[in-house]
Amino acid sequence: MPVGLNDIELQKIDDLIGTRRKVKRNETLFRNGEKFVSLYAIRTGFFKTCVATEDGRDQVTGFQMAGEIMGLDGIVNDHHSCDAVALEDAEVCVMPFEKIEELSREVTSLQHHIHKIMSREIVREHGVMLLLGSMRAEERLAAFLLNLVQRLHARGFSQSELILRMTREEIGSYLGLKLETVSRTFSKFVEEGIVEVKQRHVRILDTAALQNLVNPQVCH
Amino acid sequence: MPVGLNDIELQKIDDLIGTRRKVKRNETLFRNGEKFVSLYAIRTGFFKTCVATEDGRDQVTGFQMAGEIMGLDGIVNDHHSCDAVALEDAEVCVMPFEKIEELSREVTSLQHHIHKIMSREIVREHGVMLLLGSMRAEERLAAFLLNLVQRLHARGFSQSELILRMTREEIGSYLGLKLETVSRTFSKFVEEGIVEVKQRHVRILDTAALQNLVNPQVCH
DNA sequence: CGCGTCATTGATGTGCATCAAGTGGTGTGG
DNA sequence: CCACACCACTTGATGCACATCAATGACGCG
Repeated sequence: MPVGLNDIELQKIDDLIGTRRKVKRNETLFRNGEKFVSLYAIRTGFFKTCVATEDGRDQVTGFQMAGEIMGLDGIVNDHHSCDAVALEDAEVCVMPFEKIEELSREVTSLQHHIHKIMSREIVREHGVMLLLGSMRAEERLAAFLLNLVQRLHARGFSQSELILRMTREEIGSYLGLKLETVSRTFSKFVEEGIVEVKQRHVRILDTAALQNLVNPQVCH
Repeated sequence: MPVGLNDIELQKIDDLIGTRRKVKRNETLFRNGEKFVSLYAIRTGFFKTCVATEDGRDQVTGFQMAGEIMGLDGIVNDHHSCDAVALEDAEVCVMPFEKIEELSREVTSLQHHIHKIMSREIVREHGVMLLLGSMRAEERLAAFLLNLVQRLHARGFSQSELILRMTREEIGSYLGLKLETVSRTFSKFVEEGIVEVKQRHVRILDTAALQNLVNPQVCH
C-alpha cells in the first residue's frame, strides 16, 4: 500500500478496507453476471478466476494469492464477467469501489496505486497471451511454476518448494493444456531431475533448467 | 468521452488531448522498454501491439482502431512493456498521464471513464485467453472476424465487409496459429460459402455461421 | 473401510505445424 | 512501360505435439 500519508488519510483507508468476508473452499466470492460493487483484496487463502463459454468450456484466467486484488473485470459493465472461486478457505477485504474512487480523488498516491494495479493485470495477461499463443507444453509449465514460486517467495515462502492449491485440470485450463498433458509434463520434469513431485507437493531442484525452458538460448 | 461537464472542465479536457502525433505505416508509436509518459488515443489509422520473448518469438496482443486507447501497459513500471506499430498511416492524441491523473481527481466522470477503459482492456484479454486456451482454428478465426466487423460497424462501417490491415502472419500471431493455418482456414470458409476473400478484402456472407462456430449449440 | 476425486500412464488419433513449391500483386528502376 | 524482384499469400505433402480414450493407482474423507 502507498506510503507517506497523514493520519487522517490512513484512517480513511482503514475504513475503506474495514469489512471482511470469509469464503470457504470451493465457494465463489463472485460470479459472472453478478452486480459489481466492490474490489476484493485477499488476506488469506488462494483463488482462481475463470470465464466460461455458453457451451460449457471454461478457461482459468488466473490464480490469486494473499495481497492480490480481484474484481477489476466488473468495473467496465457494472457486472462481473468472470467467477472467482476459493481453492482453499480464504478471507478477503471488501472494498466498495465507489469509496475507492472517492478516496483516490483526495489521496494521489492511492489513485496512482489503483492505476498501477490495473496496469499490472493488463501486463500479466499479455504474458499469458504470449504463453498460450507461442509456447510448447514444457515451456508453459515451466513458466507457470517459476511464476508461482516467485510470487510465493515474495510472501516469505520457499524459493524451491511449493504446494499446488489447484488440480491438474485447473493448471491445464490456465495453460491451455489437457490435464493428462500437465501430468505427463510433470513426470518428464521428474525424469530429468528438474523437480520432485509428490501429488501437490513440488520441489524445484533445478531452477536454471526451468528458466532455460522458458527462455531458450538462441543458437548461433 | 464523458458527458455532463461544464465549460471549464471541457476546456481542460480539450487541453489534455491537445497534442497530436502522426505515425507512418510500419513505424512504432512506442516500444518495449521506452519510458512511459502518455496514453494515446487513436484518431485515425490502425495499430497492432505486440510483446516479444528474448529468443525472438513475438505475440500480437491486440489490434487497435480509431477511438481506442494505447499505452496502459506502461503505467505499472513507468516503462512500456510492448510495442505499438502502425499498420497504416495514423494520427494519435498524446495524453500525458500525469495530466490525466490530475484532471481525473477533479472530474469524477473522467476518473470513472479511465477506470472503465482499463477494466475493458482486462475483460478483452480474458476473451483472448479463452480463445487461445480452448478454441480450434476455425473458431478462433470466426471470433476474430466477428470482433473486427463489430468494432468497425460501431464506427459506421459495413457489418459485412472489411479490409484487413494486417498480414496473415499477424493474424496468426494474434490467434496463436501459423500463417498457413490462417490462410487455409480462410479458404475453408470460402468453400463453405461463409465469406468471400480477395486478398485483404473480406465480405461476410453468413454471419450466423460464424457465430455458430464461436458458440456451438450444445447437443442434448 | 469403501467410495469419490484426483492423478498417472499407455495406446491411438488428429489438428495444426513444418517444409516446400508455386502464384499473384506491387513497387521500382532501367 | 515493361522487366524484375520482392513480398504476401495459397496450396500440397508430411510430421509431430498434444488430445482423446481407457485403465489403473493413490489419497483423503465421511
